Amino acid sequence: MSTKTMDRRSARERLLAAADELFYADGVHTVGIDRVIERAGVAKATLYSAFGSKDELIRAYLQARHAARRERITRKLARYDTPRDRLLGIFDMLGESFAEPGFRGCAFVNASAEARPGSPIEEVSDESRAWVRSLLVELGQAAGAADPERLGRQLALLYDGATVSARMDRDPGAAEAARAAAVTLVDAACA
Amino acid sequence: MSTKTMDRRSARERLLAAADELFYADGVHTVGIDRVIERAGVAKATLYSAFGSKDELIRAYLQARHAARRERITRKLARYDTPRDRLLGIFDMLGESFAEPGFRGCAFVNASAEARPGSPIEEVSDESRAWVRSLLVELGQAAGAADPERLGRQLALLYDGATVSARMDRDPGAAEAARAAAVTLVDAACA
DNA sequence: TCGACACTAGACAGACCTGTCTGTTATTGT
DNA sequence: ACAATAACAGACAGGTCTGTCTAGTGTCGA
Repeated sequence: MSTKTMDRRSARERLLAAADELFYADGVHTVGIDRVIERAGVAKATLYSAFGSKDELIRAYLQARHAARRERITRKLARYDTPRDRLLGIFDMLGESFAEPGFRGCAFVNASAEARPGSPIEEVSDESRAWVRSLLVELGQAAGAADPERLGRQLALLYDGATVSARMDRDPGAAEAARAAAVTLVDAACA
Repeated sequence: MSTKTMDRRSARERLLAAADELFYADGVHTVGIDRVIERAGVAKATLYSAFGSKDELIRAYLQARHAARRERITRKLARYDTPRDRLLGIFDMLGESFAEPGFRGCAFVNASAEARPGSPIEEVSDESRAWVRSLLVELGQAAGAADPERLGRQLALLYDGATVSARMDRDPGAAEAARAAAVTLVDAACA
């Protein structure tokens, strides 16, 4: 791969990293272009040549978040033996991320709060949420639930609810509460 | 009561009504002062004499939302006979509000998405969330749960999760899923 | 009738936003 | 060596935001 491409990627990556930190910490709406390029150490023209607009930078930021979560989850789940452990492991991972220093809730929920319908934010959010939901349904099926769709959906509610509570109540313990509820729901669904 | 006071209240109320519609529909950050005063049919100076700042208008908007929800719930719950029905009735109410035309999720979650720590938004959110949570705990206790704190907390997760899902997935059916999960959790807690 | 008061319309300041454009520097492939 | 490319710094345009201020209008009680 040619050097120009390498340079471009490097600038792109620095921009994406800066956007990730700032957008997640302070919100996509509050954070302006100037702060992003300053943190990335990049000229404004570079940002616009790489992403075209702030909206597309936001899209790229959310897509990267989605990809990172997907990879983190799939890698972690491979370590568990039973489907049931995999299901509950998701809530353990939730607890770990709640305890991280810069935790500020779900990037998609936050970005969607003031997004107009049809925006890139909505598109990526839909994609990401559909992935989580179908993962939970598949795991519910593998765990032997009588109605995997129903169980997966209920667990998705706990997943979202725990994330909201951890952020709004500043209480990482929401993960354990969600995990405990998940145990009850899984046991009831697999009875 | 004197006429000046009446006029003042009238202007205040029109402002609050306008703020409620616009802030909830489009977000407290996106909606500017000019749109609010235009919708209220009020001069800008009137807004600033009544509320002092946009932040305080936002606080008043959220406080009104909290008061309205509290009243709506308490009034509705009085109709049920058993604590268990009251607990589940909350999720029925959730379903009703999800189905309303202008539903856009939880006003507190949306407003908090890009709010800085220590803002009025956070204060009112904390207050409102604490009320819902303690209500669920009390109902859990009345329903005979072995560990009401635990049950109430789990139900709060479902409450939040359903609201997030109804908004993000544009799916009012999240309420029924949450209600079904609540039945399982309540039964398990009262066994 | 008069003074107090709340309201109105709208200009204005000062800051910030996105996005474009100019001109310069450094690096790269040929 | 040279042309092309990419990135740089930063000015600029055009818009929006909050909040203040001026000046005029109407209403009410004394």
